[in-house]
Amino acid sequence: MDISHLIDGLNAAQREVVTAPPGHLLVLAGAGSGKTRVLTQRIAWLVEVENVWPHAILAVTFTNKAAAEMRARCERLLNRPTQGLWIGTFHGLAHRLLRLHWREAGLLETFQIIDADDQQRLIKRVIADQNLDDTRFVAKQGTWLINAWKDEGKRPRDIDPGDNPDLMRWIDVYAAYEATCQRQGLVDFAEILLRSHELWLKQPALLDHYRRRFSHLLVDEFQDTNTIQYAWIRMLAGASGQVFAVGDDDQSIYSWRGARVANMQAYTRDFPGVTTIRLEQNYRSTGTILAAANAVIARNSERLGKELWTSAGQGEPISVYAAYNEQDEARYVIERIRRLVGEDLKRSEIAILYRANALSRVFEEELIRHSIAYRVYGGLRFFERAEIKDALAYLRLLANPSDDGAFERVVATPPRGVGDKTLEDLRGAARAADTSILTAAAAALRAGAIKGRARSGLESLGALIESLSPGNASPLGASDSLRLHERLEQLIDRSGLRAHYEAQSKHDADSRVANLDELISVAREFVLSAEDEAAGISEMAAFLSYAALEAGEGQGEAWDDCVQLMTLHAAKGLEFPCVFLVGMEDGLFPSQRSIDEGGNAQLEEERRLAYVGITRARRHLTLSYAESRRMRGQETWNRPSRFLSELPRNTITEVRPRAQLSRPGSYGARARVASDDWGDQPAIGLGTRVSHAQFGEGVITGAEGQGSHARVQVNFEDAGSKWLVLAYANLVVLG
DNA sequence: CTCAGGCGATATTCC
DNA sequence: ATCGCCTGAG
Repeated sequence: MDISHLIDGLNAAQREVVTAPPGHLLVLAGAGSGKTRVLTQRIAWLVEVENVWPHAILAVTFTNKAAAEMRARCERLLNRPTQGLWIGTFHGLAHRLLRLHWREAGLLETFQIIDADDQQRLIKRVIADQNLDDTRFVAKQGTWLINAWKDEGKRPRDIDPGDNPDLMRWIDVYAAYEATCQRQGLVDFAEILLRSHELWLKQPALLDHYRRRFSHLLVDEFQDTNTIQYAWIRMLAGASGQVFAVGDDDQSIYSWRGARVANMQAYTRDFPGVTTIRLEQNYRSTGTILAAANAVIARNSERLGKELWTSAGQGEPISVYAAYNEQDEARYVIERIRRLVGEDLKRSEIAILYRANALSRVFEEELIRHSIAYRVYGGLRFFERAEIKDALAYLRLLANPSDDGAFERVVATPPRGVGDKTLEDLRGAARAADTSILTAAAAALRAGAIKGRARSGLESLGALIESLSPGNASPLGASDSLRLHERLEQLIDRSGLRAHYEAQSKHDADSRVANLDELISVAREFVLSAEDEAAGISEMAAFLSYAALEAGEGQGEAWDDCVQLMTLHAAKGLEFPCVFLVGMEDGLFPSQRSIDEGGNAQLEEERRLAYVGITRARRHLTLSYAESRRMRGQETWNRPSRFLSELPRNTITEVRPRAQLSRPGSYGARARVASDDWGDQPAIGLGTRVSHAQFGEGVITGAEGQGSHARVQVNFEDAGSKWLVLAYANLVVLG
């Protein structure tokens, strides 16, 4: 057999990984070291050389994007459809298990996935139902707590509150939330994993079946697994399953959702005879970019140890641009993009990366102004938009009438004369009769307990649902024969949802209506996967699950060649010839939270994020920051990110160089104030009293930079300490 | 009782 | 800029 296509072009370490003999393997793969390639070629090796059935392989990753990529590469490599090969995200695969074995998992057949937003709403409801003080028991905090417990694999009974009364209450909330979800057939993200783990725990026969089937498990991004995911893998592997784990501790950026780098060490301890192989040769970036990345990450203390190297040339230096404000930053970045596109680069080869989604806006505006096609990943995703969730709530209610959250959403939009009071009564009735609100509403109508506008509103809603429910041959038309998108369209039109959004004749109304149309066309294009069909999952249920799990990634695929905008988190695993890392300011990146609290651990995670960002770039890398930025409607002055000062001096070039600083190469160092550099200004120095139009009077406590970039720190009597750009601040020197 | 408009407080990162 | 809460009109 010709196996050359599986190993040609691999370096020694990569080859060792791909061709490793049976057994457990831990691959410490640095950024750009060919991790995905090695993973997919290993799968091909197993199938073609070791004669492992594709059926016996399960490969798991964290993002849908990565899963799709892996599947595509496998198909290309094996040159056939990857039938029976399970590739997906943890959540996607666990969800499939729950659909297949809903009964054994103790779920309703019609169970639905709720997103983080729905979850928080529901927890808020539970807190209210328990008559807890919602200023002390905040839904957001409760959501966080419950998710953290679930990520740790804990049920309410597993948690020891000690003598902490608040914690005891929270555990009650958790238990009540759990009961509510159970009754309504709802499953949140963390529950998907926990439930499928418990499914195996409680059904040894089932576990045995899957252990027999999946003899080979491959786990990507192992450093991001949390406790329950690790337990899931460990359980499925059992004594005989072979585990192939790929990870990079330097790219662990998900500790906030329970990821434990320690799982990498645990793996070598819990599984016998794990072979560890390091991939340290980088094939992606220039020597300069790598040197910068290495220097930054070297400042972290907790590392397994790994240093990337490349045989490629040094390449060009990293650009650092100091913008006056966020508009200036966007203008500069887009101008550079225009020039690059004018030369040889495709738009899709350029990425703008940022720490928080809110930063994308200025760049979008500037891209629009210059008619440059772009695509924003993440942020408010398609299926998370209010109008889309409204429309889907109707569908959810059809799929699962006991989904009270869907009912409440449906009944409120468009307004139909059913308000708080009526709803509160219905909730009480539903609780008393231990039914869904929908059922309680029907009963209340029959009993004549509801009058007036509320009555007619509920009656027409009931009629709509009745006539469009699948399985109900409606007199108004054969509802059963409706296709998914037709059913959805009827719901949107006949419920008045479309009219409701059309009537909101504000500027954004048409985009909302257009989104509803887009949703209908997404439903039209939706195809039930072969696996789902085999599992007996209905088209409607599959579509709703898809909406929850994918949340709208893959939208806008039609535009191939567009500039990519995304957060640093979303960029992990991707690479671009040209990367702009924007918003490099203390308080933004690293985030204010990580600076204020958490000591070093949080700051180190931010630094890993910086490492991830830098290593996304192949050839061109530009970092930028704004001296002032409008945030939450307020002008703020942040200092350049401390990560900038961690870049070796010889790797960067300042696009608009500042005049010499007191400590060369060190951002944020305070320059001596030299009055003659400030032109016409009278002498200002440390300790000078000044007055500012907005902030009032204060004293200069610091200064840095010179010329047009000179900034001073002023401690204002009322407004506190601020950094101001001297050229704009119009400070008046006082006596 | 319902609902819209004004007001104040509030923001990471994602399956 | 957006969300949730409060108020007053219908």
